[in-house]
Amino acid sequence: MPATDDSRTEHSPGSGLDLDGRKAAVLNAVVSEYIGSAQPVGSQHVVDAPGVSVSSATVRSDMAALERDGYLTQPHTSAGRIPTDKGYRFFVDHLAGPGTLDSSSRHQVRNFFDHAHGEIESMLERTSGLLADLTECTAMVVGPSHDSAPIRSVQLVGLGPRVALLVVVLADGAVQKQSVEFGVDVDDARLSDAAARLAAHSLGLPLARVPARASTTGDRSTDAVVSAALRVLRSLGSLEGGDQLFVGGSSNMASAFDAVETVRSVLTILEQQLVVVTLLRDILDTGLSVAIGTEHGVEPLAACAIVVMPVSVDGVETGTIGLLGPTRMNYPLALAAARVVGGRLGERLSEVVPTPSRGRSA
Amino acid sequence: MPATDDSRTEHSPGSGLDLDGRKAAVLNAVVSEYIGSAQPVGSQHVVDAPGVSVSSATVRSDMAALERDGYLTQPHTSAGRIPTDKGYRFFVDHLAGPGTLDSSSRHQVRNFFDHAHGEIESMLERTSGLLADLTECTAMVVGPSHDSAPIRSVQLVGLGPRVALLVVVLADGAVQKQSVEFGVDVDDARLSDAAARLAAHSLGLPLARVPARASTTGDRSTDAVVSAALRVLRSLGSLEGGDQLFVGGSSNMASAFDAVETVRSVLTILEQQLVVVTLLRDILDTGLSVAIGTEHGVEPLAACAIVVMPVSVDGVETGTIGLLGPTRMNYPLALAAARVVGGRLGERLSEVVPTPSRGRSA
DNA sequence: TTCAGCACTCACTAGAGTGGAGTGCCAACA
DNA sequence: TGTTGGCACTCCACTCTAGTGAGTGCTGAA
Repeated sequence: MPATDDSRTEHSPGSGLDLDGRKAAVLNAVVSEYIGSAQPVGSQHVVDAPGVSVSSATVRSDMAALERDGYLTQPHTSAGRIPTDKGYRFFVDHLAGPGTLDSSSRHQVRNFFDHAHGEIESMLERTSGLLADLTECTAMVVGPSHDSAPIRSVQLVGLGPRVALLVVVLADGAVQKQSVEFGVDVDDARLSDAAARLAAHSLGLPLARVPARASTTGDRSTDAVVSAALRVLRSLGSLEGGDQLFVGGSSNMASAFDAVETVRSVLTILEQQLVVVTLLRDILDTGLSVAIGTEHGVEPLAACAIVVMPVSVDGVETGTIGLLGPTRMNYPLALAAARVVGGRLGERLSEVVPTPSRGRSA
Repeated sequence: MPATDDSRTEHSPGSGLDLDGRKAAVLNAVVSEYIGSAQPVGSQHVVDAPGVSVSSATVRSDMAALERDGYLTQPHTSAGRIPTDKGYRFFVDHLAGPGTLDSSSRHQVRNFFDHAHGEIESMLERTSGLLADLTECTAMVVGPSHDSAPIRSVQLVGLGPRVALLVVVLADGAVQKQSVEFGVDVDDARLSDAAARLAAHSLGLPLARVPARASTTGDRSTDAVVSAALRVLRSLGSLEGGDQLFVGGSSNMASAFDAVETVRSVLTILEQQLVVVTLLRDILDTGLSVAIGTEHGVEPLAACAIVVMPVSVDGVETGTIGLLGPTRMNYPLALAAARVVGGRLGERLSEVVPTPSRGRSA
């Protein structure tokens, strides 16, 4: 429970956004109670909140002022108040304390990362489930981008007489693969030759910078294999939605709203990987860690808030965590969970995926 | 619209499940209309259905008989009838015609597979989206199982001084990877040595049969690298949920039900990969292609029906397609879509992932 | 500025009344 | 025997009507 620290906001009459101590306390009480109950909050419920030691009539006049200033709104006359997006914004910026996880959640996180193993992808997937469990939100985890990671290995593995699998390993531990078809039979020796030539042209370069054509040798059929593989290799680099997205706890959206139509529109957004990844990046780029209601500009998510947190591996921001919930989500909890899990995830990733600076000299 | 083929069911008084021609036609009309309208169907709506040329009074007595026999039920007295699970079952088994895709859907499918490219995983993912679009169901696509695929390539790619990435390519084109940590610095030459020794012990074997320990050489530090990598290699084979699941169109579940609680419980199931994969396999093992209501035994999906279709690559059943919708889903459409897409998917997979029998001799 | 008191608003609920879609039953008929 | 029109009945869905209560804004006094 965030302490109502009057001194923080009391003496700043210059800024239009600031509220005097009691109004802030009233707003705090309304937001906190509404987050818990999802019911409009009346003046009577606020009187015994910390920092508010006045009668309900005075609270009412404060609430009326808060409504005039756009922090609160009424579903209808003679109902209690509910926070507006602006009200949530003030709450998040000035009222919500840092937030902590309770001990069982902390234990759950510790336990998770102590036993984390397996491929990066599956770890990210399970991390999204963990976050969803902790926060009762829908969790989105965007994996590291591989745009700039140099190629560390290129391999051609024959699968059929005329089909091989191109397997590329990047310096950050990502593996990309794609099958390559040849018009003619190609034996293993020729595949090795071709792979070596490919490696010579691409090792150390990021995928996007792989040259379009290789130098030719005398051997025309090997050349054909190399150029076919090179085409595929370049196509891997130009892949549109390169960043992987893992979504966990989408069922939590069905608990958050009681209008099935809202649930549907949110799920529709979540199905569009590119939209979600772009959205998270946009929010991060504007420097926010929370986007409330329409702040992010995605219409169907107007009833939602999004908490974002970059995941840093050895100081480099490389992935993103997002938590999606209703605007009346538990912000302190979500921020705390994102911070803690993001931190641990970054540490864990740095153990298995060294950054280029720490990597071996190619 | 399936033709009401009286001759199919008319003269089989021996079987308790069979219905005379008109009753079948009535049931057909009720199910068809209910699938379209989601409203209880009254006798008046049935009289002008094909195969029913009797008055509403007669239809009523037929409907009463169908209710006695468990094919129909009433939400309350003086309401129309809605089908029971048994009614849907009869509809699927005896009444629903083979079903076809309309021309725009066929075009969509053709277009999709003509332009399908990229990794298998991303193709399966997009296939689930296609199926969801076509059927307005939630689509589940289970990728090929790699249990028996022999290892075709093992590689160790150094990422850091003490970290390497183990990359395994299986004969069916699957790639598995996992990072391996060593206690000491390992240079590239030693990694190559170790990879060669690993390959000698594992090439041609499925992951689950990789030996627990390798023969030792004199060089103790290479031995250490090999045994560390071998441990990781074996762990890849014993991974629990090995089959990948791709779910598309989960937002369609929110359109299918108007109780948000139903949506929530279905989404919760969909989040559990292992449950879904097992469920699909179970249904397939019982020889069904449609599981209606409680037939599959998963409580939270009692309001749902599931259409399953194996995906065969060169005659071998290797993957599964599932379509999840409300029990009043459009069965003919779902079956047709699953059949057509499953067929095309199998063909497409066989082009890029030869089966062992067609593979090159190791 | 705060507060008690008061009139007012309006969603929510319960109960009564009504219309209509639907049923089951029955007697008559082919 | 199966089919049919007629008829009484049922009961949901809807509307309308208070009545209730949580909440408001306003006002005059401390």
